[in-house]
Amino acid sequence: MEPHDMSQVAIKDALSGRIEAGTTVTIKGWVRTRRDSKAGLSFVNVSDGSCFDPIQVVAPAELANYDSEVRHLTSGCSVSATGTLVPSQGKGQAFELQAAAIEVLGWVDDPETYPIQPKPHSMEFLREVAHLRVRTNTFGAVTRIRHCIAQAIHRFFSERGFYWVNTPIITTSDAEGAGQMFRVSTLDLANLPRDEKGRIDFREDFFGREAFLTVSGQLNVEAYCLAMSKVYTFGPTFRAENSNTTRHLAEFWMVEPEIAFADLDDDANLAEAFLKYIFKAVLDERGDDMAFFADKIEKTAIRRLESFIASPFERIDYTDAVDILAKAPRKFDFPVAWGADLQTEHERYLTEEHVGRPVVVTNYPEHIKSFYMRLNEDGRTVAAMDVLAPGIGEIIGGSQREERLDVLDARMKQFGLDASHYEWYRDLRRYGTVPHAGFGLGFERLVVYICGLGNIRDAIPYPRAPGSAEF
RNA sequence: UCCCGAGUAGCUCAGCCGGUUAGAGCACCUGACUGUUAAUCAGGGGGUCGUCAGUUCGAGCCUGACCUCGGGAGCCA
Repeated sequence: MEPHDMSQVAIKDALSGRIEAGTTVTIKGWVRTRRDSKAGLSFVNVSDGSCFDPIQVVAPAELANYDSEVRHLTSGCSVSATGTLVPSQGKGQAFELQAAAIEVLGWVDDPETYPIQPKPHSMEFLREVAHLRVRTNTFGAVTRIRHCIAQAIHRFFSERGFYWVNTPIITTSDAEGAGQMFRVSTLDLANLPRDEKGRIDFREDFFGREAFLTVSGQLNVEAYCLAMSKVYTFGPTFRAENSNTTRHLAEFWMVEPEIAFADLDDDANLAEAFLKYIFKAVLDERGDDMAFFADKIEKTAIRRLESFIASPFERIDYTDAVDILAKAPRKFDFPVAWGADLQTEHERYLTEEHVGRPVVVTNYPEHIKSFYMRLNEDGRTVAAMDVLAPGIGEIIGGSQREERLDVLDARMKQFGLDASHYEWYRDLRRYGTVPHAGFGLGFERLVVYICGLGNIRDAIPYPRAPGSAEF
């Protein structure tokens, strides 16, 4: 609130009933629609992002600029409206602003080509105008819910004694094994320095060695876990995979809790409590936005969150899951066999058809999972888990970490990793090692699921994907 | 990266068997109308049919290449 304008209020507050009727207030925002009434007055719906609903500003013909300006307002114009907050005489809203003055702050050049019209737009079109799409109902709601989820994540962990650890965005670990990485370099691409063998000489580069954008904060956060006991990362993550799907981004946000003195069971329990806490927070705090998604985007949006919260997660051992799939009364495009990773169609069958609620699949074959996952007593599986949810598939992947140095070394050798690149990681097993576990959750996938969106590119303000980094 | 599909007005789409001047709804502009809320009603303006090449007397429509977008798969979060 500006000091010179103490009467300015957020539209959220003006509509909530917290401000006494008859109070003179000023609202500032952007015009959604204008309707001219036969009574010689206009209704201007104004939005400022503070809540789902716009406020209805009633503009009487007596306003000095009624004919010259008010009657020419179009979607997207910015305005400041001052008047009396009154109970609405019309249906559709409890309060409205009886305007005494409307100042136009910014006009829309060429209203006909202004991309955001008061009509349904396709999500595909809106992706082309990412800087303006947040002015729509849908993306305003996504933005508020994304914020709500982020706040709930921090609150969940903080309430349980977790510390938020900011792991580095730039990494020099060249073999994290989580996929293609984006190179970070200040070398002149047109004039690369060469070493004695003719290879690019990264000793000349900014960090004196090869550097990349992080693909996961896990290894770094493990170190903090083994001192702070309960920690989590929540930050940007980068994958240079050439994957063009509704579930992948080149730049996304990831949440990675890590807990010490914990096994896979504790990890799964944490994942379950975590997801339920987030969903409950969204239902409690963003009922207006969720009602919109249930109405316009995904009919079951609210119901399935309520159902998710009320359902205990099913736990299925990977080996049992393979049996279930082998006996499934339907055919799969990909064969089911012990030792093979579960395909998307398998995961969806398990969670959507076989169980009908969230499923945690545990103890996968060791050769299809990462080197840091703890080898089970059977010697052929690791303490890994995937949380599968109806309608989205895999939403969380996690594991108990290998805390035994000799086993870890053997695993790294098996995976063809150079132990010299992991000395600091090995130190964690040499100095006071303890059982610990954690998981990773793609933040945007959570947003997609909660809002009922069909494409992850609509869950982040400015999506980055192969061949796509505009704005 | 692979497999499908689609590009026509600002947006969403129609466009017959290849045939005269490419249409509709919304949006926009003008006007009418005693409180509207997807306001309504009347009128109006608005097009390099993704790009390039080809077939043909004639291409929005057929052929090829390319570009872009979408869906699915793989990879994964």
